[in-house]
Amino acid sequence: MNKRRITSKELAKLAGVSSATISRAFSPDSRIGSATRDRILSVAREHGYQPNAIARSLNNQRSRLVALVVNAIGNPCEAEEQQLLVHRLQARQLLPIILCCADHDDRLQLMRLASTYQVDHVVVFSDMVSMQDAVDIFHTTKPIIVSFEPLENENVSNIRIDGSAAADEIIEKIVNDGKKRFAYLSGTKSSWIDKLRRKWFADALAKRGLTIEAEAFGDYTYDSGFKEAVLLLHRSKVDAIICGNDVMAIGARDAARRMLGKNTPDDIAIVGQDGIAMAAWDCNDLTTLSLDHVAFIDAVVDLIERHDADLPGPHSITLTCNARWGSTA
Amino acid sequence: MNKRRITSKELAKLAGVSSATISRAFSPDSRIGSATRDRILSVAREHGYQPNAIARSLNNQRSRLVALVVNAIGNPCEAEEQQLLVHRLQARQLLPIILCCADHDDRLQLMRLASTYQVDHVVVFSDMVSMQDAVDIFHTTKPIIVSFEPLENENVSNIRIDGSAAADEIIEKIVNDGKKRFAYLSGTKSSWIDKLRRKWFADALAKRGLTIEAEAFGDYTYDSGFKEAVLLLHRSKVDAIICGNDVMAIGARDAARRMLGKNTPDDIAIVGQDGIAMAAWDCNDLTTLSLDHVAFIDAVVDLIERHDADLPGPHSITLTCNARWGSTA
DNA sequence: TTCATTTGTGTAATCGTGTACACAATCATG
DNA sequence: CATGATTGTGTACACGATTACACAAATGAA
Repeated sequence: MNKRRITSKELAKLAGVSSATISRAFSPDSRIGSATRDRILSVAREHGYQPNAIARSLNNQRSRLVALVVNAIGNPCEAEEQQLLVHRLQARQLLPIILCCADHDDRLQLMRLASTYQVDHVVVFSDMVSMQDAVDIFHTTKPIIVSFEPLENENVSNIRIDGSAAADEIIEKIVNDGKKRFAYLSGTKSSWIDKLRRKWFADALAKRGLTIEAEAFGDYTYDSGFKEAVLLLHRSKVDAIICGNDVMAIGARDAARRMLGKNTPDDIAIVGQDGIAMAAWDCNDLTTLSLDHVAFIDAVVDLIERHDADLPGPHSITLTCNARWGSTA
Repeated sequence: MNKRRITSKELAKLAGVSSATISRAFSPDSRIGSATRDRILSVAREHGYQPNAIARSLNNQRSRLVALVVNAIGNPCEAEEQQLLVHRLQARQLLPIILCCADHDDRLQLMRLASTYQVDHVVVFSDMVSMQDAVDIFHTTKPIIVSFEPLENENVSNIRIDGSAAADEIIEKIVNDGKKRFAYLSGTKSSWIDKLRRKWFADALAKRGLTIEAEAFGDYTYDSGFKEAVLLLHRSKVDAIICGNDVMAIGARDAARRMLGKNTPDDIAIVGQDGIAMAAWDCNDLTTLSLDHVAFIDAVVDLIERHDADLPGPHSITLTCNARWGSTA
């Protein structure tokens, strides 16, 4: 118990070979007698030997670590993607290091710390870090950076999201239902992705001679959705609220119902964004502009694999969103 | 762009010193002239130099990596703890590696992979890995293992949870409300923690001459809560369901309301466990046996810090749960 | 002035692998 | 049998940092 880990040199002595041969026993494609390999593997199992990944990484210049830059872990709007990606990485023997930057005072310092671990790849989910910062910090370690935010740079692969058609569909339906006065409840004040999403809906409204009449800013949480919706509905007579994500939409729906006695979809239409599993629960049944999470993560993994194999190829993939219909709009 | 990272030896040449001095400039408590240090740090900044953490770990025998063994990332019943812990670790310059074992075919192999990275600590949230397996795999790297599951071992610290008093309180209230026939909806068939939780409620019922009349097994998800509740309510006339976690409780509540027209708390009482934020949302308002997440993570961090500083001390901490009242029971 | 102590720096070994190179043994081919 | 290719193994160095040790210079005390 608690004994130090055995090294390849020690195991070499035990097996009567050199440490180089130990290393070869653990490398699938190396010149080694199969009898020797079997013997070494057996002795290794007996003594609980496993090659030290830290030493290997130093030698290899390849750590098999992947930095995942996320806003928060618990936040459902990212959680499903995170889960899928981690699963896929693990299947490829890649280990994810989570950088949770929403609550960290100095996100840049956190990213610098991770970059000293020579991560092979970086995936930026968060819209709270500027892509230029990410590139500046990680470019010396030459990882690929997969991000939402478009940035022309040889080290960055982009995944672009297009929800304009789905937004148009949703607005079409709501307007047909007789709603005329729209509010937009943003998730953040500064995020570019929030602005992009807002534009999809603003364009769809403009096409029909309508505008966003009222606006509010939350922080992607239920509580902020609830609170901002109350304020919004008190200061303006809107009959539809487009929310920055599903969780805020649920908050807004509860606020409308509880604080103002307005029910969806008759009194007010409420739309979410993301298409998280919870949105489809019977108690929520949200109409939402949804992204196919599997397709999204497929794209991320595709970019990572291409980079791993040093293949050239398109560094940008565009995904389109779909409308997912519930009873709130 | 994309250039290789500069090494300490190269920086040494640029600054006209030896690589040992470079190292000293980055170690807070080492003998080095302040003028030299300032010059080195300035040249380092200029060339984007940062010490290579992989090489440092190899030399130090200390990786500053922490393995977090979890069931799933998105699952709300753990997500809040995960988020808190990651936050606290990052503040201590420790980087978390997530091992997501719910969907991994071979959890043990995944843990073995992580153990080759010489993690300093291991925190096991998941009840899907046996503690003995974790000890066997990680003991060679001598990390501390923090886990729910009690296991007497010098390498394992335990956090024990006691919800018996809170369960008693909850049962008391439900029985006073006139309910008599209880069902228990488990999260898993095999998890020891599920059995422990079940026992709290079974004991509270026994004290009042009651038993668990019906039983079902889900998988901690909303859908399983919904489905199993439907089956349960069709095959037996229970008027209270205790669920293995909050998410399943929400599913069960929706099932009762939608499929059988039964409302809480009049027709049926429904109780969750965990006390996740979502349970308190207006649309859920769940009665739940809740754990103080902050206290829990405080305890984990306490154990980790004690181990980091090589301090002896109690290796076991017990936390008690509270009843959190909503309108479902 | 003289000697002991402190301060700042360089040299070289170390951490645990992977791998280029060398070399002996084996095998195939004519 | 001679020769060239292949196979299996050991030696030695590299990966990029940290650090024990040595030593010169600076400092202090008498």
